[in-house]
Amino acid sequence: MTRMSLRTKETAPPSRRVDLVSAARTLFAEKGYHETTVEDITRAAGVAKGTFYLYFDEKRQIFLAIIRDLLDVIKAIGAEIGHGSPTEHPLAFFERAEQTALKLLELFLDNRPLARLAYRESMGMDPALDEMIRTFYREVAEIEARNIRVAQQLGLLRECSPMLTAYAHIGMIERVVLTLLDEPPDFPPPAEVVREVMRLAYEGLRAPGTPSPYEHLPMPTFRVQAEAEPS
Amino acid sequence: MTRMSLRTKETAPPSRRVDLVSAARTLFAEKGYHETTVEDITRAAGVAKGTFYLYFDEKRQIFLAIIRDLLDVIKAIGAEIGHGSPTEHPLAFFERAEQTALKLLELFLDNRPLARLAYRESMGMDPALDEMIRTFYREVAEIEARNIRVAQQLGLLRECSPMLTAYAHIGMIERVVLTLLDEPPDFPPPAEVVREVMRLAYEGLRAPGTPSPYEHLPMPTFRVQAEAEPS
Amino acid sequence: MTRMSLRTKETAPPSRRVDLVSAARTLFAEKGYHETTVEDITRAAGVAKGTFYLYFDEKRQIFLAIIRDLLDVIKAIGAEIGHGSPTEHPLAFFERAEQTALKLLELFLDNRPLARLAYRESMGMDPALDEMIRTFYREVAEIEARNIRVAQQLGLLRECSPMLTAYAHIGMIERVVLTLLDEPPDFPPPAEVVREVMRLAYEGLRAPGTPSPYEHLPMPTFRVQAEAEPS
Amino acid sequence: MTRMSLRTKETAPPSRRVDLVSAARTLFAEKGYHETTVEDITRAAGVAKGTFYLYFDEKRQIFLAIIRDLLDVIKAIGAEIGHGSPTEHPLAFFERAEQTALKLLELFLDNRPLARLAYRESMGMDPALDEMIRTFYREVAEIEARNIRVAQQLGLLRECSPMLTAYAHIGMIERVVLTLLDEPPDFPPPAEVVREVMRLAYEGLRAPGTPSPYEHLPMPTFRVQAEAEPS
DNA sequence: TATGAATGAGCGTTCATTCAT
DNA sequence: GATGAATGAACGCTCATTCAT
Repeated sequence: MTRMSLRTKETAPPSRRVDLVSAARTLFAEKGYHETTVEDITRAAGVAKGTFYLYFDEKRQIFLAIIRDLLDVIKAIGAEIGHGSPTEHPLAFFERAEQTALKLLELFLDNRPLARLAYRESMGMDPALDEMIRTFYREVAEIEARNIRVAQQLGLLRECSPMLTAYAHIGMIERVVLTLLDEPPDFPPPAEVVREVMRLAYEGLRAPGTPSPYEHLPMPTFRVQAEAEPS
Repeated sequence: MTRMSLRTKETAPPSRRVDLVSAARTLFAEKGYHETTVEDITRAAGVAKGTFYLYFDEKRQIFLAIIRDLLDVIKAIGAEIGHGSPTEHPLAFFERAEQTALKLLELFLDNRPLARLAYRESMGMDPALDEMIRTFYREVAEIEARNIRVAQQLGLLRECSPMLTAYAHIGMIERVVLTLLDEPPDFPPPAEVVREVMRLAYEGLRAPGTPSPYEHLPMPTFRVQAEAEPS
Repeated sequence: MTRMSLRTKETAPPSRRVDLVSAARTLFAEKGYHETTVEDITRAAGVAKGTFYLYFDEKRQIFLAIIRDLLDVIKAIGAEIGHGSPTEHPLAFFERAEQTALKLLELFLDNRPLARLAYRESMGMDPALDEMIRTFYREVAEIEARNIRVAQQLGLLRECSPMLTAYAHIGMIERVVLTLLDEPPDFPPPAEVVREVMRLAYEGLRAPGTPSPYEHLPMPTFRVQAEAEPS
Repeated sequence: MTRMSLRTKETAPPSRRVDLVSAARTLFAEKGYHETTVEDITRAAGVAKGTFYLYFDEKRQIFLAIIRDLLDVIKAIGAEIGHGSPTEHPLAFFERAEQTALKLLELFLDNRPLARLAYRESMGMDPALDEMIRTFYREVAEIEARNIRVAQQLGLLRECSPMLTAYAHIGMIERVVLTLLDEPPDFPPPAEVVREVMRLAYEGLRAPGTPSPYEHLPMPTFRVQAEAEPS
């Protein structure tokens, strides 16, 4: 119970609900939300059609539950990045970030259809879900922004807009992962991809010894969003 | 008359088909693909239901046309990045990249609902469309990869996997744009956002004078994808 | 309860499916297949539109069911012709054939609209149905061909091609019945019509004592179709 | 013009109308009436959609024209049977009937799809067409009934109900032809089939020297239908 | 005559949801 | 709780027919 208490509200294992969610996850991933009927789900779960409505008010709701579960898992992995102690070696931060990214990538690669599903259909279906997704991105971005601020304080990173940078970092990973997902990936093995992306994120592309084209340009220390707490 | 009919063919013909596409674009953007009925579209376009099927075989087809148009515009803008002459000042490259990114961002901001639509529903609807999107990303990535190679040859950029990097760059912009799209953007004005992202992409985050955490790690000069032309 | 539910299964179940078939039979007979909508049927059956698709996959299917039922009844009646014992008086055969034909005629006259329906629309609607009809004719013809062979062995009938003759006999009855069906029948009462047709079939028209115009012509004792059992 | 004046009313060769009818005949025969659209027809005829309605008021009408043409041809062939001179040798009658039947069979075999079409869809489509078909049968039956009466007066045939017998004869041929039409016909060649059927019709099946089962039964000299002219 | 774009009534079918048992 | 028969609104699509040019 401890381990899988990510459910929703029920604490006892309501076998039926779990069966339905599993069945739905598979079917949605295979055929998409609109192509999957409630009957498909109940049939796959081995229950009667009406049973579905004992556990969910609407078809949407089960989709929402599935996406919520997925986001929870991702968030949990993402959170690990911040688990460092303040006394650790500075470079340990990069190490941990890399480990996390790798774990995430593997999660997606292991659940391609589900990952695709989340991308394909989770937006625009339901205002509540939309908000959930936006919140998710914000939360992940906040985690990353916090990391960045810590690294800045350690003198590891230059000044920048942490939230903007965080979103950009998320996007980098996101697109690379998505590409890996459905393209016969001629890409290098995950571990190397991750390292390359990390390097890109934190190191940039500029050749060492080359003058920065940005150095002399005005880069205002803007304040972004709700991160306006007295830093 | 010949000339007239020629002009007619060019100015007047928009007529029905164009009306339908416009109406559909608006409706899809507002309510989404599944929530918009063919009748909604024809009503908004001021034509009879059957007229729709004079111009499109299926409902899907009009959606596809809309997305294709959008992608074409984006691709056109993206292509400008490569229009530089070989003799230009090295920094002109960064300048142009920035201009392009800014134009793109503005396109999206000016067409928020449409941009959202493309993101929300264009994947998973139709194999042909899926392929179109994938192709789109690949093409954009190839343009960027080419840019990167050029800059590498100019000694402006360090070595890396151009395609992987290109996808990462796309993702950065994508996610930032998407965030700008539907969040009450506390972000700085577009021009500054763009500059920040560009700097991030090409410059990285590492503080100057700080040792690179990647310097000493194995970064194999991998060959990615079909870009294996004899460099 | 067991016995009750058993009876229920036998008496009550007609319910929806039977209602639909009855309603459809009436409507198809009245207005034809294409002029009858699924909604017409469900309305007449007193159920909701969707209920139709609980019992039939397509509109066609209910038509097929109706025709199949009719053919079954006809086949059952037709089969009775062969129920004679080998020891019966030779003329009993003709007697029985006549009884059967009469029964058939009455079946059709009692169900004129349905009979017309079967004739009007059952061919060309569906390959499966087409095949069903062809098979039906073949089966009936085979029954009659068997009868003929038996009568030949008894010395009652001359030599001929049993299958060809069987089809001809079917046609005679068919056309006469069809004529009776929708013509203000100035024909004699069924019983006499049947006798006349039977006489025609087995006796021909030639005046007694008249030379046969065929006697001297080459009438090859052909073998028709698969009836090639060792005669 | 003389030869093909079977058209309808137009005397000049309205190329378009003929084109449409030809195209429709082919298409109806191939795909059936309901499966053929007006556009199919106009496309095949090489004219615009609207042109159809210059020559026909409705889709039905062209179908009707096609069937009418076919029935005319059949009737023309059928009429030949009566063309004998009163002084001819009695057996010449049978000879001619046989020739006619053969011609008819060949007409059908040469136009299988059209023949099938007429059978499949011509009934129940339109009251006018229904009546046309009924009239057709009646007319053909009347021709045959007249033949029978002549032969009776010549002493060639026994007494019977000419109209009833005529319908029965039509049915014999009809069913045999229809069977030949779509069954991989293991039947003998047309000429032999025709002879066998003719013999069946006029000679019956009873073995010579066998007592007639009908002889002693009451066979009232009934009066059928409109043939009640003072014989 | 001839065209073909436009029409719009109409139909078969689907499926989320309900509810009596 | 569990069932599954029943519902009915809704939708995509077809096609005979019209009519301005």
